[in-house]
Amino acid sequence: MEARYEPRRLEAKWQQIWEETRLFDAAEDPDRPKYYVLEMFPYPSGRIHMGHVRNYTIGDVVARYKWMRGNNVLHPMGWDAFGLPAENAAQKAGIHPARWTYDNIDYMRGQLKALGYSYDWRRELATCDPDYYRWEQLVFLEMFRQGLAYKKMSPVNWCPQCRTVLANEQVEDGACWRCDSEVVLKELEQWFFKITDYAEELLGDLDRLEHWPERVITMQRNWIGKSFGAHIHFPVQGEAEPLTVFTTRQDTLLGATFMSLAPEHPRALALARGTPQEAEVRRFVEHWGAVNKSRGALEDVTKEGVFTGRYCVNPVTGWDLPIFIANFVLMGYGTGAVMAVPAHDQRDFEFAQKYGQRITVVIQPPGEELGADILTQAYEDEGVLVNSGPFSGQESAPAREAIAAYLAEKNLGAPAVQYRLRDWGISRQRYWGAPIPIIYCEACGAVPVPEADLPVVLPLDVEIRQVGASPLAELESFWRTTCPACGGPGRREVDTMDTFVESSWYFLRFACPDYAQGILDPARVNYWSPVDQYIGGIEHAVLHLLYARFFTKVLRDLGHVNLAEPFARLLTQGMVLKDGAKMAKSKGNVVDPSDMIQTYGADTTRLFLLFAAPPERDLEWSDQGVAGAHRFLHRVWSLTHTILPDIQNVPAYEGIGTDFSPGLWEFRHKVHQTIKKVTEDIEGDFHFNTAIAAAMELVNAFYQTLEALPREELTFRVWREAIEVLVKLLNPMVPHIAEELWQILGNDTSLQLQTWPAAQPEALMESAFTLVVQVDGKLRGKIVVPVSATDEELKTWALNDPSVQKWLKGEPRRVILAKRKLVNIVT
RNA sequence: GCCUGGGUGGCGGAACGGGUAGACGCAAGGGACUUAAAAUCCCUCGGGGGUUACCCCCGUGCCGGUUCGAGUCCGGCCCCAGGCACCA
Repeated sequence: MEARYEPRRLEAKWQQIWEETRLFDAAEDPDRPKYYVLEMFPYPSGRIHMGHVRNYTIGDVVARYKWMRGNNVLHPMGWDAFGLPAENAAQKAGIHPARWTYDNIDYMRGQLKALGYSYDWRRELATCDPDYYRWEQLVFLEMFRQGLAYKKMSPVNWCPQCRTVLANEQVEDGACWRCDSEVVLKELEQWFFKITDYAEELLGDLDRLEHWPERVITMQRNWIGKSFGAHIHFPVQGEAEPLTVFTTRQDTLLGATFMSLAPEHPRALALARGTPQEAEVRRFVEHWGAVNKSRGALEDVTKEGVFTGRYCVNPVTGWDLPIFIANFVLMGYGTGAVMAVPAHDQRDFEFAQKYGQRITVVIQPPGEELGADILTQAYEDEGVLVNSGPFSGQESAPAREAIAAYLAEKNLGAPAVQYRLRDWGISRQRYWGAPIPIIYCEACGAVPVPEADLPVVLPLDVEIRQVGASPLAELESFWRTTCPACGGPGRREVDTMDTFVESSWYFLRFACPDYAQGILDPARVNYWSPVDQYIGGIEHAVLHLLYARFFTKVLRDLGHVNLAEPFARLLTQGMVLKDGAKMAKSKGNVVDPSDMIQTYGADTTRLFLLFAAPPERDLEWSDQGVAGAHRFLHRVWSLTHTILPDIQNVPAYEGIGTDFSPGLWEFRHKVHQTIKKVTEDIEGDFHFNTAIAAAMELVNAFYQTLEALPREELTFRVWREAIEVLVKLLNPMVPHIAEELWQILGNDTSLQLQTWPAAQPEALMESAFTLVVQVDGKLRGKIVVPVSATDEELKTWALNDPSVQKWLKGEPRRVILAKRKLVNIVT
């Protein structure tokens, strides 16, 4: 009597066994190669969504596979637990952020356990736990000591109505997302991490990340934005101090006809002082200086400017260049001043036309003759220099070198490198985050909290009421303290750290989450790191993955880890879509993983997510596809029970099958081909979809074989071998049913402890193959031939095949044999 | 505008360095079993055509090229998704 496949009962059973036997606890072991697989940890938002399930299932397959391959696997899970939604929930529902967060963690942990993931739960950590962020505070202090953490004035998004700073994500079309009032830029003192110190290494090491997706590398490269060019000093008439610009096109220097400054340029107002333009300049600067330039709203804004009444001098041509303030010049890039070359920069061209400025062509495209009078737009490509004195006739690239050298020699400038990357502002005027461990003192300034006083614990006895603002500033018991340096009155920093700080190093802490003597336990972190395989969404391509790389290098330089790059391999999995759109509550297309587990079980849910698309591609959810996955598991279940009486008391076949009937040999051949295929698909680029397809083919072949093969002991022994192979191959993907079937087959140790099957070379060998015959590249016939045939025999048989002969027109001109697989006859 | 991906049946997707296009699954149609349904099993399943146990023509976004042979390589376009974007 066949037992029913009851996923819920059987999954609960195995989850309990794995937990009770501590099967997935990881420990350092010098005798086995370590393998650290990690999925990006979740924010405890309330419930696991299908995107999480996809992410963690991919990681779990990798972990369980590597395990069976003999690796010492580390596979941890934790919670990125600080963040704004907790505060919002607190205001809305009156629950304390800590309570809300920990309740969510408890619930979501249960959901993850119901999916049967192979985590070492002893290592679970939550970043809002003082035992975690105390070490983060220590990292901050060490960075502060090295000058890598510093404070400076910086513009932030400020809502005057709510009287709080807003994150970029909370500004919608320049207005506060809550009260819809206009957001202004406000200068505030903010803490920064000096990521720009690492710009060069972060850029250079991208070349070493061979197993990262190309697009992530490209995105990071663009984000860092390294440009080669020159600084050029333009003397200002009547002033000692020149204006310095950065340009990548110093080859166009002799075509510079005016100068543009950013509205926020420190000398903008000073230059206009005393000129007739002063009032107009002041109005312009006030207007445009207040507009937030960091966001997209400026795209459609027309180019505007105002003349300052002052001139500077083109250091090579000696021309007087009027100095403008222009709304399109960015203070945050380069020097905030640009030389305007209207003939060769579209922005400058438009500006020059509007304000009647001179246009001089200094670059000629090949085979064309440009003139200032006929230009309808700027020519921005490279070419040959003209009207450029001694540099005329040179190509752009060598001219850039020559002009930079000339400038350096005359002390008029120097070659320069410019990065787009800016320092990382980490101050958040928020409550639910890690406190920044600094005390302000009238006498001593910003003083680090002594290491012995860590952690600076985030107080829980606060009332969350004011919209969005941190309550820490109002909590005197928190901020009132004494200066650690002089003992005088002190005031704690009330800002908290950006939550991206926590996720910048959690993967290292997983190696030693219980370590109480410091940030990282050197022995353990150096054993486990780097993460061999990191898996997560593409949305973190720049921010998290760049910060994590930065932090790893900082921690290396601080002596905590012996590592330059944290993630050896990166897999960015695609989104889970339903009806063509990302699952979202607002769209009403959410499928709840817990419902799927209830209806079909964790194994079916996992199997569908692995089978429906390759991991890096978006996946379209299909209820019918899930049913199909379930049907396959049923087939495997029934197959095992069908053959069970026959194979119960026979050992698995172990020979090389030379004395087999053709049918039996063919079946065993399929078994070993499947081993090869599944192994290669997983090893290659995690092509689980085709690995599962191969397993399905094996099951189909198995069913066909049940009737076809003679019912004798040899058959049963091969069946036994085949079913054991099948169950092992399926284990990483659908571990519960695999374990259950393994037990039903009479084994009493966990399937997870078995070694991965190896394809037997003898069983992979072919005695015959299908020769494809083409005539003039068109398929005309197929012949089954023995592998022992010679090349000449293959050609002869192809030519003599009846279905081929009718296409031949006399003597063929050529006969091509390709890879002993295909013959093409050219007539 | 720039940078990544990607365009293959009704659908999700296969096809290792150029060599049988459509594996595997879903949906659909037909059949078996059943009093009936569900479940299960079997067959068909890119389009068109024919002399229909077989065979032919067309077919991987579009146009051209290389090659005995192109989904795959080269050149030129078109469309979709994502990222960056007044970066001098």
